[in-house]
Amino acid sequence: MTRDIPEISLQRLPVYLNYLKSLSGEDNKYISSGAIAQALGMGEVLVRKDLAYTSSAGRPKVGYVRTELIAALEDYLGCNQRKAAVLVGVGGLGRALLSYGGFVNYGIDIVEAYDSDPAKIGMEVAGKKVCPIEELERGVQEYKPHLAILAVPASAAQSVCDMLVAAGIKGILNFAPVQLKADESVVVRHIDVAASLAILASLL
Amino acid sequence: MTRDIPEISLQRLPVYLNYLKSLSGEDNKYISSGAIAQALGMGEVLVRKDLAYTSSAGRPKVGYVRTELIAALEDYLGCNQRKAAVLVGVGGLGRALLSYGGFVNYGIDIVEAYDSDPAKIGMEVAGKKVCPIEELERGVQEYKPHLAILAVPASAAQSVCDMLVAAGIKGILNFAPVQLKADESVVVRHIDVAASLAILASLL
DNA sequence: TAGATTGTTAATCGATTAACAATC
DNA sequence: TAGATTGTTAATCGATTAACAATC
Repeated sequence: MTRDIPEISLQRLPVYLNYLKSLSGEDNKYISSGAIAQALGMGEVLVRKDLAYTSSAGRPKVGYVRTELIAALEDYLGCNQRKAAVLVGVGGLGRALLSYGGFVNYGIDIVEAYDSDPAKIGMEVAGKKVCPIEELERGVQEYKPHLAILAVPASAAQSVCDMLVAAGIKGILNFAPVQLKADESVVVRHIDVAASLAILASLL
Repeated sequence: MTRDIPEISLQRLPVYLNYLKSLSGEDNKYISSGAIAQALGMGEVLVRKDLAYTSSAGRPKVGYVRTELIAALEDYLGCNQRKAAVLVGVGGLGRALLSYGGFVNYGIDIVEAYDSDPAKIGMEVAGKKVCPIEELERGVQEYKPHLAILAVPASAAQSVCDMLVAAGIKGILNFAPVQLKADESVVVRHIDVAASLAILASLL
């Protein structure tokens, strides 16, 4: 599926997708790379190059068929393939992510959650069970998730990461402000909300 | 404060900061760029170049004084200057962010929150008042925040963004899956959690 | 056909890495 | 001093942009 698209192009695909989906179908059967570029404040050649990776062909003079382009982007991003994910750390952020509806658009399904706090075990959040962290292995065997969301405190992040990798998880989205070490066969991405806001502030 | 550091370097500074803070003070009075690079899986020249922006000088043969480097990074990132921020959208994510303790490390203080849901008005989350969105102007005048966190549904994001800009906010961290349009004097950054996880999945 | 827009090849730009002199 | 490490200058690499031929 993923060929040799640069990661930086890959990151823009959801932006195009969101934009295209936000357009009303009536007036926008066709859309040109120039129009997309202008709306999103970027260069039109870059838009065309990015879109070319999805192998959705545009037509000279008219542009791209909006619905086809959406379908191609969704296809390329794997939105139609269901992907199981687990979540570790049912604090405020963890609960918010369990309740968040946006994952379904990308075919992602959080199947189960884990926490070390006995008070949280047995809870259900948005229909997902909160299990003791010891059951992680069992959950991975049961649901075969490749993805995990890590929403534990910084102090626990590395050890939970190790458990996830040992259990066979292949991709980790880490919200703890720690750079995780993991086998290089595992893809780890980091979202540091506080740091992002601080960077934003220093750009002002 | 912010000179001509490339934004991509700026984004790495919090990573260094987190790593340096995670080291115990005992064994690590000095640390070399090579050691940092190895720990974080990056090139050592890049580390030195990045650190040079903070104007903390290292010493040949010994490296950098860890505490000095931390101080320089914190200084460069403005962690010691208190920065007020407001939050709009007190849903699951908004509440999680209001309760999140990580902002103080960067000197960021969320002073007040806003929502359009009457049921939420008057609530307090982590000691912060939830006010009607109509009071945004008043709040900005009262607290003079430059930053805002946008945690409203996609459908409301652009109109709330317009209100924030009208009120005088200069930087917006947007969690809604929408590309916001704003005057170019306003810095807008986007965190799309679902898209991030989908990208991670397609890298596997 | 003429004109607009795509897709691609070449040029530019910026970031990373390599080489190396300075220095503690 | 010798050796390790910094900081900087030059080379490389990759991404964006510009130019343009293809085409509907």
